[in-house]
Amino acid sequence: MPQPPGGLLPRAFFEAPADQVAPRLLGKLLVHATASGLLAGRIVEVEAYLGPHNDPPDPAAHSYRGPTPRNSVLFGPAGRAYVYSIYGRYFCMNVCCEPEGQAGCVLLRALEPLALAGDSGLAQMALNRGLAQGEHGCKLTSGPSRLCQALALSRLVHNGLDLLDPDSPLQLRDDGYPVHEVLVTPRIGIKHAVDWLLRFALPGHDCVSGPAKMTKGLIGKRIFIR
DNA sequence: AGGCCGATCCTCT
DNA sequence: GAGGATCGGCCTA
Repeated sequence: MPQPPGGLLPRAFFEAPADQVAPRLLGKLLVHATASGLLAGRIVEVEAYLGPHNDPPDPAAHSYRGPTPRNSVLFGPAGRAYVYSIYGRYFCMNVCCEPEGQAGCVLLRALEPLALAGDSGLAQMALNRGLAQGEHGCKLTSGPSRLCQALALSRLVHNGLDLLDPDSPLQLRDDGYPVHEVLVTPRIGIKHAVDWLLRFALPGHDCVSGPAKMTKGLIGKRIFIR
């Protein structure tokens, strides 16, 4: 098995409000070590969901009404995966933020697929997505449930996994990819707090999901980080 | 490019 | 019992 590039991120990186962590997560790597090789992508689009301690609390967040069996991982330590099922057919993956007891998180909305294991990783992602071999483009991982499908992530196996543990099969890594400019817009697909600017993306990146007005910078603003 | 629709089932009220 | 942090197909333009 090839060694993934870069290093693990420190826990403190995630022990902060989700709207601070989210833009800093852009450009980082999500790597899933599976029996059939490394499935990986670079994060190009995320959304922040704020915990119920926030003032005002975030009515679109799963944690809005406090802990439940489904969202309990959100109230645990930072740097863990929160994976949930939606619409009976799909999964979405978040990264837990904030110190233990608080429940902010970052939804991963799109990755740029990466060939860490040579083309076999891309071929496996295409297989997982039910796409033809040779479909090695953004259709693999452009969308929160598409990326889970491509990387073979599911609630039963991956919810609660520590993304910062050297022995974890699912890791977040930093290979030094530089990100300075970030597109900030409202979040997609929610019915509450629709005007909160909590979606973050790499400006102009092909793999960013959503309608054109949300990807081209016609809505929202640009910020500079670091 | 944009809008509508159905699939499908888990979670919480 | 209702609704959901989605997706892909199909429609119109």
